[in-house]
Amino acid sequence: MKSQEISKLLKGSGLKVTPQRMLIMEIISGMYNHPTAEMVISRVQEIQPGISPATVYKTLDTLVRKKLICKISTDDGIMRYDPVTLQHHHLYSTTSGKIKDFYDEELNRLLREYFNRKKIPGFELEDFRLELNGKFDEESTSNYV
Amino acid sequence: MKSQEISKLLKGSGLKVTPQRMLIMEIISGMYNHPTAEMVISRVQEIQPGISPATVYKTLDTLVRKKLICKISTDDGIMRYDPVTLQHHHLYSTTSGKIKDFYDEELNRLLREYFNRKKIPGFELEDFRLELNGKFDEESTSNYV
DNA sequence: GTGGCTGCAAAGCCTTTGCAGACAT
DNA sequence: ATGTCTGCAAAGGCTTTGCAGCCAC
Repeated sequence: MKSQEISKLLKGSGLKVTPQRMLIMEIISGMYNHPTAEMVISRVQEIQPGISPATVYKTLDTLVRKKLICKISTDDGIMRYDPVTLQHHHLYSTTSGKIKDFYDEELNRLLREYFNRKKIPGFELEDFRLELNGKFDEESTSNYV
Repeated sequence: MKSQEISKLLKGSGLKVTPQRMLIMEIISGMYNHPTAEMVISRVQEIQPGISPATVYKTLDTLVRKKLICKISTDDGIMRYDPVTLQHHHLYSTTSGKIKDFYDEELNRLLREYFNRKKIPGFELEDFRLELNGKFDEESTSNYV
């Protein structure tokens, strides 16, 4: 993402454009591996030592609140961050803990249609995300199928 | 769940049947609110003071590993436990953090069919779960739609 | 009898908080 | 100028670990 875009996004959300925020946004928008806060912190500090972990946490929190990034949780209890706000799903590896994004407009349409047709009693659906568990091909060392 | 059932489940997984495990299984199978570890601990200690939190954590972990219960994570980073192993989905309240189970065999069938038809490249799907975000009706205080 | 399980306490880890000083606007 | 943001350090909260003793088998 270009600096200009980022700065516009920040301003558009009523946030001050600080070097720390710019850097964090740049980093997250360039990492497609769903970094943990810790990963962001160490990347940040590689580039600009002296930025406080607390600042990164606070910034991530702010960005999530402003919906510029999103936060996902895995079963290890560590939060991960995701640059993309487009509706998409996640592929979770059951063996390595890796996560990948999964886009599938056909699937989105299918689900939206389904829930339009069949309301969930007592619940007003706003958004959904599919959690797909399995193995990535490169991990299939054991062929016990 | 009856004690006999639980004891059979434990044995069947190669676990020793201890009073602590019996109690924890009983508690979780009777709590349909997706308790956190802490909730299980305090319930446990109401009934039998002196059981260590560490034991509860270890037991929960063991039970998850043996697939007698399952572990879900929310965006607050606190793990929750779920007695049910049947395939089902979760309704998350975006306002209160409440979680409810959502069963829908039609939906399961729809998704299974979809993924049978359309494989995900580079990924061997084992299991899926839908994360449904929204509001429960009793929470709709603000009608800002 | 023996290996697994429990309890205790301490430590670990990720994350949040409070506050003073700095900075974007 | 001012209200927000940063950095530091400390605390907080959830969870794990190590080890001695105990218990189910």
